[in-house]
Amino acid sequence: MAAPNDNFFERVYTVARQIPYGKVTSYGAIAKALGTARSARMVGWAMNACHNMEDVPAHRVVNRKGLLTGKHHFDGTNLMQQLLESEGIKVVNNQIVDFDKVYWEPGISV
DNA sequence: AAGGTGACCGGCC
DNA sequence: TGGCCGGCCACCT
Repeated sequence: MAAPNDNFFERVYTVARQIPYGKVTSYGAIAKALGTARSARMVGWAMNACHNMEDVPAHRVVNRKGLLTGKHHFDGTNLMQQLLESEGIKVVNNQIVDFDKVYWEPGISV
C-alpha cells in the first residue's frame, strides 16, 4: 500500500533527489527545507517509505552527526556505506568523514 | 478515536 | 560528540 502521492512524502523525496552527487545532508536539514524542522523524525519516517521510490538516494541522508543511522534499513548492512564511498565520501565506523565538507544544504525552492 | 512508534534534534552534564 | 531527557509531527494498528 502506501500511496506514493502523499504530499508529505513527496516533498521529502523531492528534496532528497536534489542532493548532488558526492554530497550528503541531514534529516533536520531536509525537515527545515520542508518547513517542518521540528518533525525531523517524520523525515526519517518518510525515508522508511522511500523503499517505494527508486530515485530517492536515502544513503545520502544521515543524521546531524554524519552517522549512517539508517543503514540498517537498507538491503544489507554496509550497502549504504558502499554507496557513499562509491561517491567519494569516506565512511568510517558508520560515520561520514569530513561530514561538513560533503554536507549539502537542501532547498525545495529558493 | 486513542495509543504507540519512529532512519531525529536540541539542550544540558 | 559522549550520554540522557523532552519535544514535536505524522503514520500505523
